[in-house]
Parts: sequence; C-alpha cells; structure tokens
Amino acid sequence: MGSFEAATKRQVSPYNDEHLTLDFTRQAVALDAERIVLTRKEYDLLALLVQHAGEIIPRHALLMQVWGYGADIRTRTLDVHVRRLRKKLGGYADQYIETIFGIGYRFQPFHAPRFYQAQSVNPVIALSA
Amino acid sequence: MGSFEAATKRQVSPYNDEHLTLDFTRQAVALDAERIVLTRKEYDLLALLVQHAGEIIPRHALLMQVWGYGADIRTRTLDVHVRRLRKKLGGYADQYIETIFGIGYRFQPFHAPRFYQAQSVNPVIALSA
DNA sequence: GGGCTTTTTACAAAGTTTTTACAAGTTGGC
DNA sequence: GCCAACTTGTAAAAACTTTGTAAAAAGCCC
Repeated sequence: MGSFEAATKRQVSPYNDEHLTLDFTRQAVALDAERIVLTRKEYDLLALLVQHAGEIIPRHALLMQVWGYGADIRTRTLDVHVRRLRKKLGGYADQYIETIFGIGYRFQPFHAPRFYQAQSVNPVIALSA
Repeated sequence: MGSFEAATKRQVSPYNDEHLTLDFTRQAVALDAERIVLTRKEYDLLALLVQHAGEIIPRHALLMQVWGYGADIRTRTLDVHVRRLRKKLGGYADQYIETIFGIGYRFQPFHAPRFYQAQSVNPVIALSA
C-alpha cells in the first residue's frame, strides 16, 4: 500500500531496462548507454515516477513529494517539468511517461511491442457456444 | 496508492466474470483480458452498476450517486454515458447493461448461453401471440 | 553580472462531459 | 391493432476541463 514517502524509503538498487538506467545512489541517468544530464527537479520527478513504475501517481502527490506543495496550489510547473523530462528521454518518452488524464502520470518500464499477444488469453471461452 | 479511490466507500475485492474484470482499487477494467480505457464518469457509472450486479438501479439513483444531481434535474447525460459504456463493452454490452424501461438500468454478470436453449431460437416469444 | 534552473504566463491543443435535437422504441387506453 | 404520450437511443455540437508548449520572468549561485 505504499504511500509516496519517497524521502524515507528511497530505493537503492538501480533501475534498468532495455534503454533506460537510473542509479539512485549516484543520481545518474543513462539512455541507451548514453549518460543524460538532468536538473535536480527533473531527476527527483523521474526518480519518483520510476520508483513507482506501473503505478499512477496523481498530480497532487507529485507536487507534494517533489515540490512540497500542498493540495490547493495552482501551478503548471509539473507539466513543464514533465515536458522537459520527456524531451530528454527522446523517442521513448511517451512510452515511458504516460499521462493519465485528470489524474496524473505513470512511468512504464520499456516494453517492446508484442505481436503475438493479440490472440485470446482466455481458454474458458472455448467451453461456451 | 490509496490516494484516490472513488469518492464513496466502495467494494474493494475485484469483480470478475468470463469476459469482464473490474479492479476497484486500481480503477482498471479489462474485457477479455484486454484492458479498456474508461473516462472517470464512465468508470464511476460502471463501477456503481457492477457493485449492484443483478439489481435494478433507478435513473435518479444513478444521477444522484455518480453526478450528485438532485431529483428534479432534466438531463440526458446518463443515457449518453450508458451508450458510450456499452460501446466500449463491445458485443457483450447488451447482455451486461440492461435497460429497465421507465425505471433505470441493471448490470447482469455474464452468463454463457446453454446448449439446449439454442435449438429453438426464441421459445419465449413462441408462447405469446 | 552571467549562466543556469525553476516558475509563471498566456495561449493552443487535446480530452471529457453535457446539451441539443431528433429518431426509435415502449406502454396503456381506446 | 392503433394512436398518443412518454421514455430511451443516438449523433453531433457546444461547453467545459485538463494538459502541452513556448517564451518571458524570477530565483540562484558562483
């Protein structure tokens, strides 16, 4: 049931997928073995998203964790940072950082498109009809 | 997690039948193992119906619960949402979301057709007339 | 001050919800 | 059975909300 207490329990073992690497102890990020330079806020934002890979993180949670903003602050700085982060993530950006409309964002580990999976994963159907 | 489960206290254990899955904690819906994307209102509406599977829910109750509308508001937004929901539920739509004329709607868990019924296509109608 | 990062501003674009207007379906009285 | 009144279905437009983007302004730190 993790809340986003990133500050206390930061993951230490590095994140790593086909294209992206995050070394949390060194705060270093690499894309396709090429190191990319992030500013502090960009890194914090990415780290938080990556540490909750697969989970939707609501805007207010991001603003809370990364900026310390309380609930009712109106700002577009999160969007701007997401945009710059995406820019630096190059062509994979939209695969990595997903916008969940009306809620927030979600980081998804890189996953090459699968061609075969379209079939039915649902053997039960065979029994009907 | 936990930051944004639907406004009212809701069932937490997932719904699941032959074709449809609802994960109430993640607000995620899948049809035949394929994830389907619903807008918030669509999800709220479906969730409410599913949580009362088998029960008729009157229009005014749906408008109350999902929209917060009071008794005397005239709107067709419920119908429009039902329509879009049905569209996203594909071929099973009419089996799942039933219209109760003059009252409201009812969600029915999927029930595969049985073999012996298939013979005479429409026994019930045969009895009338 | 100069270079960098962060935030704001102001608008554009995209997404969602509601309304509108009418078609189609249902029901009950005749 | 047929009609009138009413309910629901549907498509498209309008209204509204959220997110994306570029550029300027404001902070920082040496």
